[in-house]
Amino acid sequence: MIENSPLVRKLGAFVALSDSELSVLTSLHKRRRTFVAGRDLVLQGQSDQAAYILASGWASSYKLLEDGQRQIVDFQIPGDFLGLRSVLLNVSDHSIEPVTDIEVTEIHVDDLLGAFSQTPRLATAVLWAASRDEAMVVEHLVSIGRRDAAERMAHFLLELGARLALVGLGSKDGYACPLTQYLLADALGLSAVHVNRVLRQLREAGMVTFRDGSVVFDDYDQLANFAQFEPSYMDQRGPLLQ
Amino acid sequence: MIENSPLVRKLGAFVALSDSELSVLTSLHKRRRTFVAGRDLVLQGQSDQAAYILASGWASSYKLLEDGQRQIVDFQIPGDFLGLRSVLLNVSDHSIEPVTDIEVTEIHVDDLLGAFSQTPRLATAVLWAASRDEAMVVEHLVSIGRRDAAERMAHFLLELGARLALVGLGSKDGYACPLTQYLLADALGLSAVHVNRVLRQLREAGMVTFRDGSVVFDDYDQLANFAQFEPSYMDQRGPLLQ
DNA sequence: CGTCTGCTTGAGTCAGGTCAATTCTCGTGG
DNA sequence: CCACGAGAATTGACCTGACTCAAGCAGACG
Repeated sequence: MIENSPLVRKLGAFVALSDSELSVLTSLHKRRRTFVAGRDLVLQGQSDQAAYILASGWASSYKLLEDGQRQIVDFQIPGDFLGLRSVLLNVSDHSIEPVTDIEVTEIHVDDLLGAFSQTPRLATAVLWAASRDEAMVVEHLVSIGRRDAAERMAHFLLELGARLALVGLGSKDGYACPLTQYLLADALGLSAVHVNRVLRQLREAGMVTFRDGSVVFDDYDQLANFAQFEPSYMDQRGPLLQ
Repeated sequence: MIENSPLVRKLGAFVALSDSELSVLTSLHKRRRTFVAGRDLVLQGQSDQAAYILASGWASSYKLLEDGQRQIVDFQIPGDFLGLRSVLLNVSDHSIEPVTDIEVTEIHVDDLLGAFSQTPRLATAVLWAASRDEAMVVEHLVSIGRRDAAERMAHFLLELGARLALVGLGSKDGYACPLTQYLLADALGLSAVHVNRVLRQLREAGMVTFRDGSVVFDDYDQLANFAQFEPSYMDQRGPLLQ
């Protein structure tokens, strides 16, 4: 069923898509591809890349500094775009590495831009999706700039949970999480050692347990309160554009 | 001259605009408004806002935490959008405060989305502009996550200089800068006291002087090298879409 | 079985924060 | 013209959250 593709579900939350728009959207889904964990899809500085939509698995977008430090900007979960910004800017400002083995569908820029002129509402929907991604990056920025390590970790685990819940991969009880403590460190701007200490602290406080590839919310409300988690920036409440 | 409006110049860098597209774009420019420094235009959580294009002056976008801490996400300079994300998401995830007295032109969402259906290439251009803004936020995130205070400050002053140079308000010699050390602190995730110390350090190293409302690059190359400043993510090299 | 990747914990250090005091405008009212 | 107060910049003394270095452990895999 085409209507169940992650992209359709995502864009449909903003724009009520007509049959003809759906079929244009469907025609975008080109080749299905798979990539193995750890081998980069896109490298910082490359141009003329394709964009992808993540069908299964997790990926990470990151930037490397010259001195070898790494900052992970965001993780992508099923339904998310990979490399959309890279194609629009023509040159990628970041690298993308699969965290697990992943399946994606490839989209060519020309097709995407062509689709915009046939069905302008699609352009609006994509612009909305991009804004939503940007809001997530902004919240991440605030976390790193102004929250201490424990709050930052708590907020991050909650946000990831909320995103996964939207695509049916998590709940307020917890979720399966393939990230290592090293990946958490690079995402949160901490050292791996400190990530470990903070996780222990949150676990001993009875709020979350991160262990063996799964996140368990031991006390969701207390955790949300501790992290000042305000998920309004990721709300989806029905198509805004009829 | 309409062709000289900051928005037209900005979008024209990505999409070669036809006369009819230009006239649609022009029709978007509604009421001209002014706001005084320090009084917020948009507050976190508000909905049904208008978007604006900044014509003169500087503004800041920030988020407040419940405990009163503030993180400035970005500063806007002439030609930049204000609150575009807020209208697309329908509810603002951040507040906007003018740093100086500012002049803006108001744009109504309905008009903007309507314009997309008449001239889809405009939608592509706006999507491109949004991607460029996002790339800036991402670079800011990397700075806060992985650079120490001095590198962060150096990188920030260089990026601002490059942005100002694009709209004719700065050069490699320096630029007029209305920011206070408190604003810098909230933008860089530092304390105001430490901002002061870092500025002194950079000044005494002969790289930049931040003083009396102006930034002077005493040794641009040394500073760029010190900050690992790689401005490729903000390059503009001619219309990509003919 | 040895090696590798990921997790855990302790000890010591330091970048950047907090608190506090001082100076320097500059606008405002007497 | 001068006293005053508010905002901004500056500097010192001290403290602490997070880092680095180092060591040890456990499961996975060839």
